[in-house]
Amino acid sequence: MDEARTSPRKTRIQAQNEELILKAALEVFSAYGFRGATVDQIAAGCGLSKPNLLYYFRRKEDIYVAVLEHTLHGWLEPLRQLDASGEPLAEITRYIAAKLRLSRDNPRASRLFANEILHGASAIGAYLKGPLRELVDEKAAIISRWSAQGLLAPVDPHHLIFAIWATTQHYADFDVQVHAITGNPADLMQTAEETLTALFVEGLRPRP
Amino acid sequence: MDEARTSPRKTRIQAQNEELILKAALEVFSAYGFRGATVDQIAAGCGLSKPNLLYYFRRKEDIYVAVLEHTLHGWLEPLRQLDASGEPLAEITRYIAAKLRLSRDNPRASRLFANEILHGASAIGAYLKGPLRELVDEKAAIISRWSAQGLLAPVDPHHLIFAIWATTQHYADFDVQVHAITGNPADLMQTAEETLTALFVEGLRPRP
DNA sequence: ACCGCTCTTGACCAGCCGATCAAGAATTAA
DNA sequence: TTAATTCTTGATCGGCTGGTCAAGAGCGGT
Repeated sequence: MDEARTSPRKTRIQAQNEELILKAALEVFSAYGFRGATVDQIAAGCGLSKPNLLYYFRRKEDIYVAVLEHTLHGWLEPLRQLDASGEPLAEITRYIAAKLRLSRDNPRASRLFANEILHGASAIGAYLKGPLRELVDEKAAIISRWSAQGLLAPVDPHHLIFAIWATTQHYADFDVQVHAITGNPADLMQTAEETLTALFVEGLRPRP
Repeated sequence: MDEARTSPRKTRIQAQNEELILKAALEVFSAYGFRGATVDQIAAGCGLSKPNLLYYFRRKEDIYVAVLEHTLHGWLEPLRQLDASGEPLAEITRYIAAKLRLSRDNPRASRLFANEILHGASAIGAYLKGPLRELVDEKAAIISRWSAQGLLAPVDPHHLIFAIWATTQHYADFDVQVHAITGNPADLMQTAEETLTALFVEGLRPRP
């Protein structure tokens, strides 16, 4: 058996408990932030004793970093799928829809990142300046090309990406405020998608 | 002397120290959040001893609520100035510019609110569902009227307001990420304003 | 059955933090 | 000056929290 293949090989119990921990940690960290969260809360959230939890992750910060990394990759998938060979307005529409779906289905992940960045991104600062920046620059170049080819109105691609991030994640991060103001309409996210899609599509449609 | 006139009459020292405290508290709370901030930090930030600080605000939470209320009113001023009798696209352009200016000049206030709402808005939940909702509904009605009169493309006014909030406050709340991705261009906020203004104006321009 | 390794836990500790208190210093009004 | 009030602080307390430790329970291979 080539157990040594899969990095430090893991027991069934190990894999299972680490998954439990990361799930509970996401819940707690996203609700209270790093400093506000307690190891006891996470332990209680996954039915482990505190020392047992610290057997798998020796420091609180290790749990935090692990859950950040564990969630980060999937969060950027929609941007990664922005296709240079697709129809620009359709690609952007699809991107907005995908980000809105993420905000709706996984608001905790959004809030976790928001909190981390809000407080200086000390745990993922390097990631922002490295891999994230590269990905964004790559996609920004695609958008610039679209604009240059007249398939899209002229627009600063970075700020466009920021605008899409901000508007879509707003529904996860500021969930409480959105509901306080709108009440609880069943079609909230549906209307959000229609409004944002129309706004960006009309705002970006190339003009003669 | 009618000292009793001005609510609980305040000494010069009182007014002066409370101002110092609120200023330091905004700095600390916006950087670390409520739970992450410590009374010692705030005390050190304004050169008072901890017991002395707690002489003016008996509980940590009292400081927090005070600084929130102290900042909240000014934060909504730009929305309050949205004028029903103005030219719609010009009013919205002005609103975006005003919000961007706030984000640039007072990012700490933005981060303070973002953090508060992100974590459930337990201290200002009532304000969101009351005065804020009323103000937003009032301005949303204006926008709806503009749309109905054909002065603006048809748009859901609440989601439009959310979009403006999200895109403008993004530059304060996610400052670290924005700079990690763009570097530190001197004209960052200038380009942001141009991009957002163009996006919203073209996206909202009425179509025949 | 045996043995080595992984897993689990109760008890405990040191440090931090919010809050209190008693007592003294400064300010104000007469 | 005097006396009342306001302001300031060193010392201290109780509770919480991250993290440790030693000892035992469970598991897997032989």
